[in-house]
Amino acid sequence: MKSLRNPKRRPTHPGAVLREDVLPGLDVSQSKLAELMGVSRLSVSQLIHEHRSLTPDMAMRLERLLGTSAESWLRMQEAVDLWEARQQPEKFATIKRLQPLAAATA
Amino acid sequence: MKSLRNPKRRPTHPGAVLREDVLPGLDVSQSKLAELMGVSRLSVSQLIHEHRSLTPDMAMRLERLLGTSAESWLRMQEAVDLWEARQQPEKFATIKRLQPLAAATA
DNA sequence: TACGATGTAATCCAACGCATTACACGCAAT
DNA sequence: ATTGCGTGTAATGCGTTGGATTACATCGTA
Repeated sequence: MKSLRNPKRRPTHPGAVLREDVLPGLDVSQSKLAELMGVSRLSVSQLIHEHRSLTPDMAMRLERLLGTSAESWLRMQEAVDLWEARQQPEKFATIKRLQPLAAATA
Repeated sequence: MKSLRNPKRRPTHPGAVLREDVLPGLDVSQSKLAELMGVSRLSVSQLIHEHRSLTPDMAMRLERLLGTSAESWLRMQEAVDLWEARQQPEKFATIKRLQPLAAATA
């Protein structure tokens, strides 16, 4: 079986959660949501289409509006960011593992 | 007693961990560390003094060099970012809690 | 004294989030 | 068909920020 957290697949973007799980359960348009969050309509649109990252600021706004923890939103973005970074192993390939100083050998 | 995660106190900056917990256990200077990580000396210095955030890129470099997970590094930064955001409640004060659509009442 | 390590300021550049404005399209109500 | 709302998206301008480079001052030690 596949591991629950398949390292191959791109983690879910917080915008996708907002688009697929949250918005459908609310009786508001994107425009209205943006207004309630105190941001531009563009910001919401870009976010739910995963065209920009979810910032700490947006995480706080979602927390306020929906009662969902800002931490959970940010964690999703963090997962995406790291996945993206791991997609370019060449960038870090030259970094070799450094051995820690041996602790005082009793 | 105080909660283990006191919400009042600023969470530890990843740079502080690097400075206080990691560096002392390594037999390398800051300059050497920067070189091994493939970044400038300034980047390490700024990070260690908490003058800049720990980016996904730096998290990956630390993971490669030290074997510590990039996730753990980023999570520390995320905690700081959120704490900072929560320090300005005025910014989000106008955002009122939105009631979710009542699910189909059977 | 000379050198290495370090803190820091000054520049320059690239990336990115965000607001605003504008345009196009689709769809529903009139 | 016409009007209007909701929405996707491109174009601009702006401010912030990470990062490299260069330079200077300080400190400690060989």
